[in-house]
Amino acid sequence: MKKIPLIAVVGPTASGKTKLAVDIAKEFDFEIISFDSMQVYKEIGISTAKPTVDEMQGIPHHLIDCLSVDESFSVADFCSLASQKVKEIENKGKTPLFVGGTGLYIDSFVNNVDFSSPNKNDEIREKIDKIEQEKGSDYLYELLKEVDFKAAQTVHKNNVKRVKRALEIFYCTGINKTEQDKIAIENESPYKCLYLGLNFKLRENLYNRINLRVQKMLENGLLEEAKNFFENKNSKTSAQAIGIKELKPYFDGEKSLDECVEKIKQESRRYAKRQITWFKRNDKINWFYPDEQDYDIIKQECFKLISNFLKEEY
RNA sequence: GCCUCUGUAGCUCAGUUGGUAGAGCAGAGGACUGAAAAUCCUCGUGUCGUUGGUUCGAUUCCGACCGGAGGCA
Repeated sequence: MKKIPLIAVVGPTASGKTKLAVDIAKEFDFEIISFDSMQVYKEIGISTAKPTVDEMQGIPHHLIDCLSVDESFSVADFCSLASQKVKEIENKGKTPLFVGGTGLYIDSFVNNVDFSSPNKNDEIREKIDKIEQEKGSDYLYELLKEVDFKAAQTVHKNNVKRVKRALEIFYCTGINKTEQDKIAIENESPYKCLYLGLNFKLRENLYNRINLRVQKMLENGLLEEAKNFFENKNSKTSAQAIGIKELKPYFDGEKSLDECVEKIKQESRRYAKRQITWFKRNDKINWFYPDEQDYDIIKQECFKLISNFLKEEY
């Protein structure tokens, strides 16, 4: 079976993915699909460093601004939307170019992880929460050991969120997480992906960019965006956005603006580190380092890789 | 000028009744399949301000000096 070619530009926050992606899209007439768990939300554009209309340069961008902050979102939602978008773009005879920083999303999609199993259920979640309140999270872990010993070995006892999720899977379907995970990756992926990664040789260089960017966000109206956010309803998903939640103590009069801004910078740096950790283990990524190589050279290298990748298909 | 307090990890500080030291935060590394910008795990050698003295042995006691804070003139 001939596989559908995808290109993905990956990397930590503030590494310059947006610009590279638009340059690539212009060169090859691609359409961009964002894989970013927060840029899907319409109301938060500054904090999520969404590309501006100017930056998009007329290139169609998908899965940005498609939800309201009171709607929840998940990997499963992402994969289903993304596969629709890929089909649409394919039908136009174009190639989809994925850009973003949510590693889980892009990997799940590219590897064709199957989310069709009905193993998410709010009522069961509530029941599990209740057990936690009554008997404690250690008890939940004991339950997991009985139901799925292997998962209990992988998931740390303190990672209650994951312990709960593993239990939820079992209680919803009668199939435990270990089995479910196997089933979910049984179907061979119809996609073939060329990964282009941006990172910095010196962590400090990345961190400087992040700090500067947060400063820019403030100039661009971050405070107002946050204020509006807190005045409206929001979902569990959107409430996690870095750049918003850190400002809550400021609006509540508990901390100074400076303290909160420092917190945003710090959380962004930590986030970048987690992203790097995630992407590092993917050995298919072709890495480029803007603090070591000239941007134009990186761009040309990417163009070359893409041309060769697209030729392979035919 | 005098008096008091203080100087220990990048920061804030514990501590050693004299046997060369440990927390929190910061930071680093890692995990990750329906909240992932989330959640979780692992990691602490530093001239104990400098310099003399007492002592088998001083970061700990004593003195001097240097830096910081406060008080009195």
